[in-house]
Amino acid sequence: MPNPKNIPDLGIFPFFNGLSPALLESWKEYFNRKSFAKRQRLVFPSTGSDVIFFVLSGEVKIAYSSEDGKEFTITILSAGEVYSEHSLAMATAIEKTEVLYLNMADFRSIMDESPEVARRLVRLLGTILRLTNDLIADLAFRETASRLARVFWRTLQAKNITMKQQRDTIHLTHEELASLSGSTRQTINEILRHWEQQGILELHRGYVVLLKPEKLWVKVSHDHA
Amino acid sequence: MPNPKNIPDLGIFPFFNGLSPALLESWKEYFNRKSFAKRQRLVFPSTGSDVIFFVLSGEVKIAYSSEDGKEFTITILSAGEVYSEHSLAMATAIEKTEVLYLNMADFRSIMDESPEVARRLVRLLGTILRLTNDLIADLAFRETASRLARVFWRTLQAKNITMKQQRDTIHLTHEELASLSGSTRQTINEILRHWEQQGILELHRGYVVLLKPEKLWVKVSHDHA
DNA sequence: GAAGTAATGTCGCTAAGCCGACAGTAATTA
DNA sequence: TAATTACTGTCGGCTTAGCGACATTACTTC
Repeated sequence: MPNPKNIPDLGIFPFFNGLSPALLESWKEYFNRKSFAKRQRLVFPSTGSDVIFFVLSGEVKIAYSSEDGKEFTITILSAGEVYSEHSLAMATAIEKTEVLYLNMADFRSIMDESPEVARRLVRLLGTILRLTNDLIADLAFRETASRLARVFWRTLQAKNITMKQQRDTIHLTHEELASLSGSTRQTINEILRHWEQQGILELHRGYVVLLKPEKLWVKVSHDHA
Repeated sequence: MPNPKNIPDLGIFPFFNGLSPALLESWKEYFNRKSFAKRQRLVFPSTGSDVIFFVLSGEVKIAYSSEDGKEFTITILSAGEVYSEHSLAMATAIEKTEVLYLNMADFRSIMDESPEVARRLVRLLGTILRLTNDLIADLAFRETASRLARVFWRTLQAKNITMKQQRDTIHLTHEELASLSGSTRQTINEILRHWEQQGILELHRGYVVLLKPEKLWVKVSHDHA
């Protein structure tokens, strides 16, 4: 059987996990595959409707940017994750990345064929909404140090789902951490150095090792200096 | 035919608009009706799963509150609108309010009976997500005056959909405006008085009349003092 | 290994805006 | 009509954190 578009088994995505292999096979025709270079913005042939994409490999940054060049990163997607484009947020490949994508109109066909997919999409959107709302609360109430601690928390959460390895290492630069916590490189640096002096973490080029993460989780819920 | 729970025709909600009357009639059994007094928090008999509610009359504030008593209002729902509870956001009646509600499990049954409902829910969640994401961008990039202008903008948008009457009057107190724009009463007051001096608006007790809204919409997209 | 680039460390200035405090005024209720 | 409560107006102090500027250090590439 030919597979000109080189679409892999959809069952590899948690989103489709456990669904009928026959259905999954038949849905392949809706999908397209595309790869992006590091730092390249994810753009898809415009179809009028929104696009949904699944990350096959690599990492994708979902971020807003302001008129004056600032950037706020909402989340970073890894292999296996889904994202549905909406709003003005921008998707950019952090490293070489491959994705499968389809437009919302086609996804609707899939939903019609399988109510279970509809349910899962609703659940997925609900989850994203939850996270997004929490982010709003963070920005509204918490000061930078607390938000940074929560960035660490979220990052580890996401990692624990996929890989159990590498205990408490966060592979993000200060610049990236600033973008994720809605602050600036300098301020983040100051906070990190402060925490390093307290023995809470170790700073390295390109990554941070958390030695006493518990000390930070206090800040995640409460609010102390 | 008895209607002990006193559930009105579901067709009155835009969400269900145009769906088969027979189906709508049959879904009534899933719904419950409840009314809340002014300032009362919306709580529903716990069913384990999330709750979806439809506002019959009144107004409902969806807000986050912080440990130290601050509050951030995400949105204010009016009659006809739907909301699906998630996260830690709190729903509170601003005035005497009546709602229909059901839990997510039951809503899933409805979705299974009608793919169209599933599609609409997905669209609804997508729209909310869009708005929520834009809110994040606001909080991350814009300063208070600009966010306040956007609160006006959003409020008028929402009003134009429902009622065309009352040109540019915003019925919110400074306190409420502060909560909606993630700031404090004092700061909001200062900005409003400044705009009043420029003849952009008129301040009244309990409401604001926009005289030259165009002057504010500039701030909505750009960023000037 | 020289040049270039990316990441980090540090300082001081400045501004936005939070916060407490208090006063005045309008609406509501007793 | 007195009392209470809700809303608005205003001020000064204080803190957080943004921003420019510059130095240093590590990786990368040719």
